[in-house]
Amino acid sequence: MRYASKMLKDSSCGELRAAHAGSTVRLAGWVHRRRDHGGLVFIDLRDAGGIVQLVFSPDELAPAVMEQAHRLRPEWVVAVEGAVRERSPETVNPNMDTGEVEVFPATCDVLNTSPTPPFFINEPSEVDEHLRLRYRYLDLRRPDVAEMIRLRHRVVRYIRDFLSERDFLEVETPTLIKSTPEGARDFLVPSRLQPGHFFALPQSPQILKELLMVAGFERYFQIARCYRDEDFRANRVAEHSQLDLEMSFVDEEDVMKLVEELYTGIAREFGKGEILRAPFPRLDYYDAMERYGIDRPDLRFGLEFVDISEAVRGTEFKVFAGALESGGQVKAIRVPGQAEMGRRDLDELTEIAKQGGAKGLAWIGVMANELRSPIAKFLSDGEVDAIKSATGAETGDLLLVVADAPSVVAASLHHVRDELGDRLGLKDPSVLSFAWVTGFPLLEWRPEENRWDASHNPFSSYRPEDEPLLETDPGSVLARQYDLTLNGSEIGGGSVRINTREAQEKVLGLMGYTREQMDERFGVLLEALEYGAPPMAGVGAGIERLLMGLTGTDNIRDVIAFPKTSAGSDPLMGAPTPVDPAQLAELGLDLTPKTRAALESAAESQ
RNA sequence: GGCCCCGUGGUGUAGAGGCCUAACACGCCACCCUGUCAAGGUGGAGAUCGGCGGUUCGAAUCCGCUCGGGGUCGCCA
Repeated sequence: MRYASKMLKDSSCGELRAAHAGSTVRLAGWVHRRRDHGGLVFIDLRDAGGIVQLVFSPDELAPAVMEQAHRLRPEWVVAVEGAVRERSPETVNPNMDTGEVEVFPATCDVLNTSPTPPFFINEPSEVDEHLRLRYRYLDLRRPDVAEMIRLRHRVVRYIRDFLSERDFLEVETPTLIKSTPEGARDFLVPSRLQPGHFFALPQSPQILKELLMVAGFERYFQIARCYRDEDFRANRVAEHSQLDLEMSFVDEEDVMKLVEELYTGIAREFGKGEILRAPFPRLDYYDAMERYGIDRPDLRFGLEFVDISEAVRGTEFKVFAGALESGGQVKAIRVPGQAEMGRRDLDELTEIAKQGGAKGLAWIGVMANELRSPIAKFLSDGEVDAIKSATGAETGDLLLVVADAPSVVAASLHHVRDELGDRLGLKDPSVLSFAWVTGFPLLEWRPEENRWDASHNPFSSYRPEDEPLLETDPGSVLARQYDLTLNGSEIGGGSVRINTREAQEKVLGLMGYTREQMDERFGVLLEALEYGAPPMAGVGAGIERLLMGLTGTDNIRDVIAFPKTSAGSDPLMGAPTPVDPAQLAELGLDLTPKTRAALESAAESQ
């Protein structure tokens, strides 16, 4: 680390090594830990660069300085000047990067003090997440927490360098844009200059980046903040950053090749794990749904689904027969060696299956001479043999079976498979399993709204050979869409875009938009497509989810410096808050009586 | 909006109707201590158990509501 000459420090704590022995350094940082022996005082001094041990010795120091040393407490800010000395062999600490040396301060200035922090900064410990967020500035002092934020910087810098070297132009797009009531709920920002009118925060810069392609930049990227006013999950927050990227005169292969090269590079440079397969495997959407019940399967382990509908067709067992009669299916997961799984575990797996909509989870333990299963008595020998041969089940294996409509079977068995991956320790944290998923349908039917909707985004193009199907069978049209997944998480997605007004209007028309609605919501894009819009394709890829994969955390807040809670509040700054009525008046806004009453009763109960 | 889980000194936990005048570890404070690095030793302070209401002779413990947090379904083009 380099420091300006006037600074209180000329070295970083973490950089000192045996080679520095004999030199005099000025250090400044936080008291990480103290070990006061009454005579000798050891202080671990921490700064952004690491930790080094200071030794205050009464043999060498004036009593006033020793007194100062005894007073030091954790998280006090101090500046010292002293000699770096090599430690004697028996006192070397191999657990510290700087363990070969120690610094003997001649002076010690207390720059600031600190109360006892609300949680341990100097040792890793589980702390209530709300408390951590409330004191995030202290939480971020913890070296392991800080490391996530440092890694984030390095990854983003890698992305910027990689793309800049390949002639991509970084362009910032507005954060106050037009609201389009499509997809996720918008965050709205009222306009003071035009009361009653609202901006929206962008869910992604999708339309703007297409306009940049029409503008002729050919290669654009941005680390773009995206906002969606929806409920959160372990890997979903209100505002997230995405690598937004768009290219002209390319097709899906060009974009996938570029992204794959970028992500391979990032994984090799920063990932804790090995890339499972490179080049990244490609899965067909329908195939993935058949085998894993999800369009982003975790490929670190097998446990694929087997369709045993034919094996049990005509069965007496009412649950299976009923599902098949109503057009459903019966699918199984074969779990090797788990035939004797405990009843409690099986019950818990059943509950998990129910979360996916299944009414239950049938289980069959294949024992040497019999079946261990509550449904064994309903199955004929022939059916059992057929199930065994379809699944390849051998003695000692467990079969978990769901019978229902295909969408329910997929969702339920996916949950079961995912849980098995956790419980059986099949999700190797040292493996990064990237995969592309392609072959998505362009449209999906929304029965409750009686219309087609874009399965990804309304600007995705479709396979040219499917064009006639738009008229006859829109549901079977395949999109030129590609998703990137990592260890069971969708970390990016993109498509070849529609680049003619005619095609865009046709697709929007299928989605139920009238000409007026199209013009009102997408008029600018439609117009721009008329003016020589080039062929274009791109991706949006979540930065947080990538970092989660690289670090192995399952909490998205770990990779965000100042995250919000899952309820969308900010315990640090205390946002959101009510605002002064005068502010609302200026914006032409008023609260509903119901909202106002709720605010008042909340204020009273304070 | 539905469902599940959590909320006890500064932190992390124990506690399952009376044994709780709330325990343990770490931290904190004081004293002792010259080579530790999770320093050690001795002593001490510190929580009415998220909040409100109820059941009960009696509630940290049971019930209801509520607040906050975590997860999940819906939602997230």
